Amino acid sequence: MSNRSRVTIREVAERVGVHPSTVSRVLNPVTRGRITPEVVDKVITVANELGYRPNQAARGLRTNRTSTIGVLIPDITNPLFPPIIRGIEDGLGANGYTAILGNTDNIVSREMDAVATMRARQVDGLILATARRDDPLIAEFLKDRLPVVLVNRTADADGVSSIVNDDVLGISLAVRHLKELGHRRIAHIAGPQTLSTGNARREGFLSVMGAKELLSEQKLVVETNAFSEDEGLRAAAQLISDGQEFTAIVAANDLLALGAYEAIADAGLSCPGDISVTGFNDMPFVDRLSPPLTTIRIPHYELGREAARRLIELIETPDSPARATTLRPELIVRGSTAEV
Amino acid sequence: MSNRSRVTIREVAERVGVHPSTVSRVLNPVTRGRITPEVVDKVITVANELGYRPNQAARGLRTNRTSTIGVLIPDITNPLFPPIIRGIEDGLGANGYTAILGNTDNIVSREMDAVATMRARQVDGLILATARRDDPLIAEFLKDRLPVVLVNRTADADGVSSIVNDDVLGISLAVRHLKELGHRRIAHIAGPQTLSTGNARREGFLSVMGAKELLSEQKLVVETNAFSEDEGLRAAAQLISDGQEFTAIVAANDLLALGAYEAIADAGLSCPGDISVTGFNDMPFVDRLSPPLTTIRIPHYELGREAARRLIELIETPDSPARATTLRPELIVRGSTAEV
DNA sequence: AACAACTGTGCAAACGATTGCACATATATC
DNA sequence: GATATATGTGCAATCGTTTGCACAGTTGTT
Repeated sequence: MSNRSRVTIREVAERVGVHPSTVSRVLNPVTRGRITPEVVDKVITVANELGYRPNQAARGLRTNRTSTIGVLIPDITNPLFPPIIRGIEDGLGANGYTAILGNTDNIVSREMDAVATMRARQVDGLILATARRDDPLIAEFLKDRLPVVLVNRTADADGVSSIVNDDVLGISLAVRHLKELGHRRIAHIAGPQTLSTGNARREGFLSVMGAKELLSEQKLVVETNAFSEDEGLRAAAQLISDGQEFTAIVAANDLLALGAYEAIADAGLSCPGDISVTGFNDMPFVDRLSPPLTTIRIPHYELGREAARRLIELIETPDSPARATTLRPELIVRGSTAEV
Repeated sequence: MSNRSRVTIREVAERVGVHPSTVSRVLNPVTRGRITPEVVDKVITVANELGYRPNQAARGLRTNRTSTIGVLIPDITNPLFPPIIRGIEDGLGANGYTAILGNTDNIVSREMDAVATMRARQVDGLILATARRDDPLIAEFLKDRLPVVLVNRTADADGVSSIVNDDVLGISLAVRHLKELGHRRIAHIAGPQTLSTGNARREGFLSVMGAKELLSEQKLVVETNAFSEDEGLRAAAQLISDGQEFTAIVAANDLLALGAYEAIADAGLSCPGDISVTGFNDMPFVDRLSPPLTTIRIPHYELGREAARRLIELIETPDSPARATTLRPELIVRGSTAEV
């Protein structure tokens, strides 16, 4: 029987003895009220009996809506993203939408490709976890009135909705924790400044340290050009060999913190004995490192879920205004920070 | 201009001064040869100028093919799966196919739901990373002649294609390594026997140990009902408190090995000092644990990529026979195994 | 020179659902 | 009791592509 989803609305109609349009109206919750309850029952019964499933292609062709969302991420293999994606998919699924994913590896040409495929598939909207601060794609989407929500990273442009972590709060949580432990000279390994996350965390750090003006303190900030272990190692090694005095490092991300672990070990020092380290993200298994990493937990799943909700809102009520939302992170104290 | 992918085949045809069907034929590589080269050029030029993108919904409606594949996974948040997914998506994308994902959390009802949505979206085929050894869904798909490939886990049923790791080889790699280190009494924390992975590894262990018949040795095998840290802890604790003599544990998976780490610490013993431990999977960051985990690396990405290839083959040449393929894993020696 | 076989393109009918409009019947209004 | 309004359902067009068939023009065969 169930030959590759065969049964159509017409067959249901014939079996019930009504017109296909009636079946369509019954199956659409909005128009169901216009049909006699008895007919509604019969149609629903028969539709279930026959295992009717609407053909999305046909529906999409007619309505110009596919209930499909494109999701752009840098790389699903980066443990940061799976919980976000899971949140997005759960949020979309609950409302009858489906996601298609594109990995961009942070490469512009792959990003363009992915967007092209997604648009060919008539996605109803896009969720980007790949935004750079000056992302040209975003302007394009806004111009085409294609609903877009940024997640995890935001962009400088306004007029676009975004759901991101409150990075300034996160950094201030880390700094406050270190200060309570008696640390005064605190260094920062900053992420790429082209990404909102790297930038906001750096700005947050400077402002919380009251160091925005003090150039002297700014020597304790080293920028990296990727959120990677290698870059963290390089930056921390530089801090140490620079001869700067400091007793703690606030890393802009867990991977940078892991790099710092290495640099500290390489220098013959110990963490947290000589230098305390904090991360950012609370990736899986950082609680199993030695020492277990004190870090800032970001509500990744909720970020994704909220992005999905927001996008659906944008799609279904097209003139709802763009909003920038931040979610609150949490300090997770483990073993990589100690009293000075 | 680019108003939400508007331009249709008809507009292209009008601008060129030919019939829409001609444009369609030009755009389809298979039929392109039937059209005069000059016309082909003109159509292609105009199509590019106008930024024409075929409407997948219309195409799908007509051809009954969507170039969309459904991918069922237990949980994207489990670090095992992202590389598989990445491989699948790369493999599909290279051939013009797109994946839609469904997380099942190993819950049958969610699995049914996901399959229902996917079939409603008329997927051309399915890749399952969720198979149980006696999976009822598989029979259904085979009956409906819906192309399916199993990845990572396989099922007992035959007639279905699968791409999985060579688990027996993996286990024998681990056991041989331990034997070379002088271990003789080796225990096994087995995974769920309802999953092909758990089962194959256990069978492999018994056979490599030459213990298939020896009941005495079988006491050194403890089964768990999930590939989780908790279960690993429970199983290892049981082995230890049982008073069995053994100097090494071969865990059926990295998470189980992590649980074993805990149990060993809880018992006041040390790894690898008192007990060596091996894992299976080589999850991210197990090289950063203390001790760094000796484990079996599975070519996850290739597993996914190969599954995508196989599925496309199945779709495009429908009568190609079902094949079960295994890929070779690799032993990664780190710090959790030592001489006895 | 007549006929057969190709070639390149147009024509029109699908695919399955949605939806504005029309129409018959039932109910409300005066 | 006649007219106006509601109500429930049918009719048919439409969304954008693909594709079997038809047909005119060309080339090949004898």
